Amino acid sequence: MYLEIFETIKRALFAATGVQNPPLTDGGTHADFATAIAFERAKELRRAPMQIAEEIAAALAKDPSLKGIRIETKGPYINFHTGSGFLRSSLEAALQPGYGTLPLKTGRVVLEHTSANPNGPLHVGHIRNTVIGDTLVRLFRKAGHQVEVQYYVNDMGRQIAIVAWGFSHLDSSRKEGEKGDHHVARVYIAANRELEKDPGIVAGVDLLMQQVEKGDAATTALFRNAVSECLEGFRVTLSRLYARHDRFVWESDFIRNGDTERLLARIRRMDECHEDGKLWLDLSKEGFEKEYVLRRSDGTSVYAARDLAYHIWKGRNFDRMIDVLGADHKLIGSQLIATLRLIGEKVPEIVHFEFVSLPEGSMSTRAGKFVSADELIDEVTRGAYEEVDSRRDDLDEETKLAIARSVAIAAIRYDIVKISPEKSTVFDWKEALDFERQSGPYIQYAHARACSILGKAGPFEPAYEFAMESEIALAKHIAKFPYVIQNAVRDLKPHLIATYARELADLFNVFYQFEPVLKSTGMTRQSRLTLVQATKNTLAETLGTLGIDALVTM
RNA sequence: GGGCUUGUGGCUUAGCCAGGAUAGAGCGCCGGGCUUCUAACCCGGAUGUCGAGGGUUCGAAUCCCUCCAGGCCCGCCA
Repeated sequence: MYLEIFETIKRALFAATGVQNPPLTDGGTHADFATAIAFERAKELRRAPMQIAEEIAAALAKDPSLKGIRIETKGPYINFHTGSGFLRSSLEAALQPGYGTLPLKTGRVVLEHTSANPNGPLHVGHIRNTVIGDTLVRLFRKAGHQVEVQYYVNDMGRQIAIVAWGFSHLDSSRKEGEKGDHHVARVYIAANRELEKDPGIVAGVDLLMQQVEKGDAATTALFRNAVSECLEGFRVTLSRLYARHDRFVWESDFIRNGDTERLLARIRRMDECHEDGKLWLDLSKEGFEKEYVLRRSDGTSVYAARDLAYHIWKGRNFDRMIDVLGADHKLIGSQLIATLRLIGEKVPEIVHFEFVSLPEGSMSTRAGKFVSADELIDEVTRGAYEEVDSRRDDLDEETKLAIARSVAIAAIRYDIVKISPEKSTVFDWKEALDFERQSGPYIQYAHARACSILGKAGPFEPAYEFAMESEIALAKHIAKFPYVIQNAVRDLKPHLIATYARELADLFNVFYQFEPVLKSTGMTRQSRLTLVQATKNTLAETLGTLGIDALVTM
């Protein structure tokens, strides 16, 4: 209903003023919707905005499509107030399962996220990528898009060659109970120490890279085994975070299937292409001063070439490509896009996020300086368990542990997604272990409270009579949910849904505090139960898009 | 040195792209609220030169310019 009314008012404003895409905002405390369009018209008409607002309002009042909407002017502003019918139909929609799901879209979307190098476990920086990416996936699906989620496995870079070297030259046995990704990190860190001591080892690493590019069977198997072991660990961590990939795409496949070679052949025909041992593109006309190298003088391809081949493949199989990448990929991301444009291929939409660092400085897998996602999940789960244990002695161990696990993931995912991606952050244990307001558990708690009321209420007939301020504010916010989904997907901004969820929980808690539900009677009781049911449903749908369990009790 | 990006109360942060009605929150601080639907909660209070300075505009946290500070990038690494 919110979406429909919003569009209806916009159309009416266009009809009344001739302004394309007229400004229309949420009315905040003043109204349901508001516009400052009179200011804009004042310039052109050279008359007082207040007077113009009056005239526009008068024209709108005659518009039959705005029937039931009260229009008032407040100085130069025009305010719109929706009637009780609006809240009723919004809540009716909110009672339905799957509330907020938008109509099915045509076209297929491929979304790539995480894609960390398989040389050690995912750490607190990588999972910013995971959480942003996975939340986007959920939002896109909620908005009616068909999405395939991909993980691009970097299985032939220098870092993997170093891992492979370590596996074949150092003591690399796996410890009892050690996760594959942690094992690989241990070998990688040890190999790097050797490299520092003896730079001569670089030649051995280079040789491995050349052999793998040529398709040497033994070297390929060596790489593949190490990468597989690491991925096995990634899958466990990703699934603990409720992030699922539909497909793991191996970078080396684009060498093996000839795509990279075919791409380089196309590149060679371009005016911007230069070959002087190495093969590179001159993108200076596109604003890039550095040489964009695609093949080394020893004949091996570089990451950029394989990434181009990967994107060409994605572009031919999907209608939209979305990549979630760290801020360190900004330059190469725009070089990739510029090159794809030059050769007439589809380009990706890239969502960049800034870095997560530790209080003592930036993270480094090579130096072993990182907080792993596994460690974070374990620690936060422990904290959550203490919290559950201290307040629920009526529950058995298994249930308490299950709640703690859900609460921990909620805390972690929400902490990450609530921050705008363009902000660099410093990881903080104290914040990670905070389960109070503006946290995932806070939103889960509101949901559990709603469930508790509904469980005690028994069956009831829906009703829609709201008189109290907290009831109306809550109902209006519920009505906005589809609008928020639409905007979050349009702007590729998952944190919008995080903010929405928190506001919804805030409003519900205020309502909960002031308006008794079970103790009220008659129509008031029915209406409040309806509101609780709609809130519960909307919270559950919202939590679903955030990848957080909607707990029934906690 | 060049490019990208961030700078909002003690701390964390929303709002900025699409300029408008008193700049929203949380933590921390001070003061209240559990024989009442789960207090992982709620209410009240103090705290802001929206990094600094110019400009555009009837109007700037929001747009433009300069400067300062932090982050990231500038490899025949990925």
